[in-house]
Amino acid sequence: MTGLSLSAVEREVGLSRETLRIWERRYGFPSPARDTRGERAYPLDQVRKLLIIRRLIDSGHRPGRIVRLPTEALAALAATPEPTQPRRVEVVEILKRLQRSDSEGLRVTLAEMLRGGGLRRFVVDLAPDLLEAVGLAWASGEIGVHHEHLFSQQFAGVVRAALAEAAAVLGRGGAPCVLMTTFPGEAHGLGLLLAEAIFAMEGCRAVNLGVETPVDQIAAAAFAHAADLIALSFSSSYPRHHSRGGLAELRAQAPPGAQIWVGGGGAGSRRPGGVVRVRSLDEIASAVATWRKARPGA
Amino acid sequence: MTGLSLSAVEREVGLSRETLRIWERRYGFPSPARDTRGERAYPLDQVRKLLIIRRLIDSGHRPGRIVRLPTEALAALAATPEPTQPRRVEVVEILKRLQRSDSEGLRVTLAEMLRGGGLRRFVVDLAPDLLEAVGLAWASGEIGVHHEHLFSQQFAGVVRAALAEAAAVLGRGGAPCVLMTTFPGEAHGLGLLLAEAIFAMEGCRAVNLGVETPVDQIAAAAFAHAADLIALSFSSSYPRHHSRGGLAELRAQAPPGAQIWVGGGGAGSRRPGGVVRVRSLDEIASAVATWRKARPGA
DNA sequence: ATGCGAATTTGTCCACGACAAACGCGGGGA
DNA sequence: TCCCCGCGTTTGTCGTGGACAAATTCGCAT
Repeated sequence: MTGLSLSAVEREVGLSRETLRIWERRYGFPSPARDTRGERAYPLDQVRKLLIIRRLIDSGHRPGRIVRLPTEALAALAATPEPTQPRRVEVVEILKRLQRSDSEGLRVTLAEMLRGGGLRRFVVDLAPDLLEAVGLAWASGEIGVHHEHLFSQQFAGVVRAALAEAAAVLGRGGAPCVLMTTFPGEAHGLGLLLAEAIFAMEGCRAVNLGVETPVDQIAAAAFAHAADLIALSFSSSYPRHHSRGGLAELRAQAPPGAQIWVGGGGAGSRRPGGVVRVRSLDEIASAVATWRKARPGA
Repeated sequence: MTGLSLSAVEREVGLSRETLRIWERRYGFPSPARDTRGERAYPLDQVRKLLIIRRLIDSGHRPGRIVRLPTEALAALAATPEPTQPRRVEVVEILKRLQRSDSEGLRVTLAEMLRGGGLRRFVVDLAPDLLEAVGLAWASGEIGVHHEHLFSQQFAGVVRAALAEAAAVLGRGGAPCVLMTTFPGEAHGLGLLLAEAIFAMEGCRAVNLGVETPVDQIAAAAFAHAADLIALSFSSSYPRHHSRGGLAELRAQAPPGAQIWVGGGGAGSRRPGGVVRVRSLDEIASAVATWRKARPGA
């Protein structure tokens, strides 16, 4: 038990082995011991420090500024940078159940909240606040990654159930036909699901491909489904440049008649021509109305 | 469309970048083109060949013997064990709709098939065949990635709906409490969903965290949920050694009283002590019965 | 056939250099 | 004063090649 191997740390911390090696070269940390074979053996305290660093980077800090810092300074950085902005009662309720890992209660509570105000209000009003609060709670160490996973699962389950119910009433949906997905590397699908709900309630035919579809495949799918719209979701953690190039590529390959809509926290202001930005979930409804007015066919 | 990058191939095929490089050095295949920057750009046909090779290795062949072979010889090898086994009618039907990108028809057909034989039969009998057929169809170029995404979405939707319905009847579930997830890097969640359905029908309390939970978080979640079982799913494309180390680590960190069960095509025969392998989905039922007999509490 | 040691296969690890994209900072213009 | 553009810095990924331990297969003697 002298320490963890390079691959073990890669798995535990989620930093690639190449990154771990180059940090060692550049910043002098981590500084693993070596076993008889000359291979790295990371002591547990260094692994813990790496975990803190990883979390800080995910919430916006930069490696060069924090990797050299002592553990205490990192812990101080990780502690609540928010001046305790008051949270709405629903958010408090959900976070409480989440911290208790009350899986069933979480689901039931979310379902009740949805029923209370209806699907649309839940999606455009409560859901964004909830998602942000959970993200913040994670960044500040208030909850763990597994709590976030649990939330995502239960949240998605509740929305999907409501969506299925709504779809049974609304029928198959008509124009526009909306193809929905995310780019490779963007694994967050909740935003997509929320948008799907709105599109469905607006009477559109939404085809959700799930996350991480390669660009050429999105284009191919747009042809195959004769899509009028391609809707992409970008979380704020998605690297900007990826979206830039990918969108240009997609615009070139996709059917010329199909519009490309982007939304989510990572949908930057700079984007190639022919790509429409939808700022919020409730803007989707008016955007669809605009689209329909401009194209009165069918 | 010059070709895929090294990391893209790593992700698509499931062979590590180091393996890809050393094969190139040793066997002369793959032999990717180079872009202006000198970086590898794998043509699509080489990627397909790599996929066939990986499939063959998974079924017992050794790299040194097959990597140099031409594609036809590989196809012959791949076909040999199953001399053009006829596909069952359900599979043909689904593939047909998939190729037409008939999203709605796909969903309806799947739902009908599920209703016809019931959830259990659908999960243990038809689902594995469907998943394999779709994987093969993609590997052989018969369908595109976006078809596979569409299938995953509709398939998951149908199973989730049936699961929700069953859960309403079965109630909350009792012992054992099963925590379900996959390791980081394993993004396939369909197997997990199928297993969840079985656990639920067996009267267990299944808590599905979704995919890619870090090992320490799985352990933490097991404590938080007081889980009796930790169920992990590995697709056949998941690198073996990752599961080895991760499982040992998890065994050390998880509650000692909690059993660890692994399943899926990537759940190799070699695994650390204290980890149980569940070979197929319908073996889950008897495994649960065995667990209950051994632990008569509650 | 069977058991054991030698030889081969195979994937991971090491080191270091290079470079493009992204980021942050500072200066000039509206 | 604010915004935008250009430049230096930061940062992760990719390149090369050599080495070695663990696993597997082979060869040989019993």
